Amino acid sequence: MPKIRVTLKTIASKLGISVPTVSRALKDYPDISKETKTAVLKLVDELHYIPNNLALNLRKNKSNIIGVIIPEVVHFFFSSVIKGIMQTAENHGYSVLLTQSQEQLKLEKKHAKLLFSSHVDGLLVCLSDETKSFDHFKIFEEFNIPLVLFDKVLDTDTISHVIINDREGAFQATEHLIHQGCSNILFLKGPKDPLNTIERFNGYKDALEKYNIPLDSSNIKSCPHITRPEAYHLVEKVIKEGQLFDAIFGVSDILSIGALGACQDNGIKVPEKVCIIGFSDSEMCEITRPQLSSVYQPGFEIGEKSTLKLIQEIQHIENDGEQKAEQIILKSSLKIRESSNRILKTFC
Amino acid sequence: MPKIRVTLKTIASKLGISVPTVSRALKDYPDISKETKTAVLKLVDELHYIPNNLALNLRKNKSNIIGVIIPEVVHFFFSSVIKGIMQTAENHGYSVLLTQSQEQLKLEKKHAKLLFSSHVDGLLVCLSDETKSFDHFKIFEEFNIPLVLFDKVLDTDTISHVIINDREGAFQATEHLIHQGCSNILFLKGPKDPLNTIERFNGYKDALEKYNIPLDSSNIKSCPHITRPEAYHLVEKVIKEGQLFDAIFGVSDILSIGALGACQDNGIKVPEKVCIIGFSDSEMCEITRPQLSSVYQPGFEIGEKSTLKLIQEIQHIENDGEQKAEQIILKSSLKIRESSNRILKTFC
DNA sequence: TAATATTACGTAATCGATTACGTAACCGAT
DNA sequence: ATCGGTTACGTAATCGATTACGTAATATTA
Repeated sequence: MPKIRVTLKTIASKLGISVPTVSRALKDYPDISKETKTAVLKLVDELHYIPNNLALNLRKNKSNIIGVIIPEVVHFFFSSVIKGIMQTAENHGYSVLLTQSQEQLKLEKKHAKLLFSSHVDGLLVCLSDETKSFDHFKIFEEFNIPLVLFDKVLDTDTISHVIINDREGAFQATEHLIHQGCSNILFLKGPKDPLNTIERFNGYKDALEKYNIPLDSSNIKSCPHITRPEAYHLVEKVIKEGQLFDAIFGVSDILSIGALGACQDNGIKVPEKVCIIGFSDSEMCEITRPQLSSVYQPGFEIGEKSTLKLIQEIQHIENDGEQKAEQIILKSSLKIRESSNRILKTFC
Repeated sequence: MPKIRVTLKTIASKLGISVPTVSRALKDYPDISKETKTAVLKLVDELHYIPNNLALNLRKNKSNIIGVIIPEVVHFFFSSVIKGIMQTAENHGYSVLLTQSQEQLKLEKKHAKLLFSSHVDGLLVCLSDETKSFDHFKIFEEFNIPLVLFDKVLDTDTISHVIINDREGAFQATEHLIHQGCSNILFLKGPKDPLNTIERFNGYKDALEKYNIPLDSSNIKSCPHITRPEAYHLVEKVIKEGQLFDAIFGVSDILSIGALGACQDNGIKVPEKVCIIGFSDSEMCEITRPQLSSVYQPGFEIGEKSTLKLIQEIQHIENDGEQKAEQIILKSSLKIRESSNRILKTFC
């Protein structure tokens, strides 16, 4: 036999007063007598009254919920982002309704609609690889529900977004490899479309250009699924075919780790013969032997900054303010470890 | 200038009919004329009417939201669980409100209350390490809101829970090490209280007993924070102090990986001199050299099964059925790789 | 003493949707 | 011509909380 939920009505009828009086007593309105207030507070405490958020949200047209659409949860980078989002949201009194697009536009659309109907106060989205337009987010704009994109975005100057400087990060990584004496650098890229893949490639090109190293298109290799075995087999094939290279830059740690394995299993010493660097600086980088150099991608910070921006926009709108889109670019930075460090003499 | 949300009222007044008529037209009630229905449907389509879930939830006293409290998001195992939860919830028309306890009882309590006031239809919880009682979940029981625990639970036969057979898994791992000829097995344990840590230790003991190997308490080492450096330094210290051992079983992959590093950096060959096995079978196991053997912990499946159980209980309650607690035990299994495999001759 | 001010509430509307119930208009049948 | 039945709606209540407004009862002042 489940208990019936305690509402203001419960308390009102127990005290023989009206519901609004109870409400006002709880909110300490000046026109409620002290006796009534203490009586209400006492009952509230005894009966463990907990306000019904659904009713509050309906009334106030505000849910204190932030909707999040992310492509994939099981991923070091994204889980860091989620943590950043949740921590920041919680600190500001917001809850997080989390959904997963699984890199599918169809699901992204579905979740956008669901989150809209759930009256989220704002939306944080990392676009799926399939997404090519913002059409399905138009309703949020129309109804003045703030939307902030992060990490994977499309070109826009009307929607705020938080990204990291992929181009700069990739540039630094490539330059670092060049400083190690490498000039024949394999570039392992991911799916072709996302802006950050493209930017990383641009950074790679920038560095080659700066040092007058011609771009060799046979050095550009594609791993569209971004899996370790994919990179492993690809690099192994390159080795077996006798293609020469002295460094590998993968757009994702997992690719570089696959590449590292292929080198090791084929007798190529890292970093002596080949320097390797990854992207993201995930946990795994410290686990490989040699440890993997990588471009640090501040996942937690992206989550944090996007959420802060979103909350700021929410509050701005509540105060009827006009809002202009802002682009926030976070810095990536190099984490140099053994896999690309020839100066720090290593082991094995 | 934000648009005003389209509600049933908008449509009703545009057509000069009443709100309930619009509602019934949309739900295809038989006592609404075809003309009215088509007119309503046409407007609904034109104005992009989207129902207000808040209002629906309030009316139906059902939110279609599942609350989740998890200790930590950035963790291979937990992110797999979350994925299992989200996928299953979505398939059954539920959304997921995710919160993080950060292993703090205080936050767990806070989130429980918040989720209750948000009228979640059910609650999935992985208890924090600090949690010693279910007191803060009593309200859910009282109001007949289903609660399902997973992974880290306390002893209970009134609350359904989904766990893996830690004892069996640890037994198999230890037995496997013994089969490799090891008899002096370091056991790296985590925080002392959680049931699964205890169970893993029991599995370890069971195996030793079966093979008549005396339990040497100096082989039991504690890594309460479960970090890689912790395990690294601990094992390094053991080596430097000259304590002998021929295998290491860590209750978490990250501990075993730390241990592996310590062995390698101190000239101890794995698996020739020391066999190592971990627990969870996270991504990282395939990345180390030698690759790390581990006890596979079905994260996705735990999420999936807990959610299914929860939804089943929710639906059961909606049909006024009585519900009895169920314990679901998932099987863990051995993933044997190079770090504990002396038969499959490895490298370097 | 009568007019006014203050105190401490209650009434009614509201948020958006649903649903039990009531009813006007029209039908055919007696 | 009146009755009963059907059709196609509208009215009112409801979910739980908030808030503008109204109003008795008492207190204060002219």
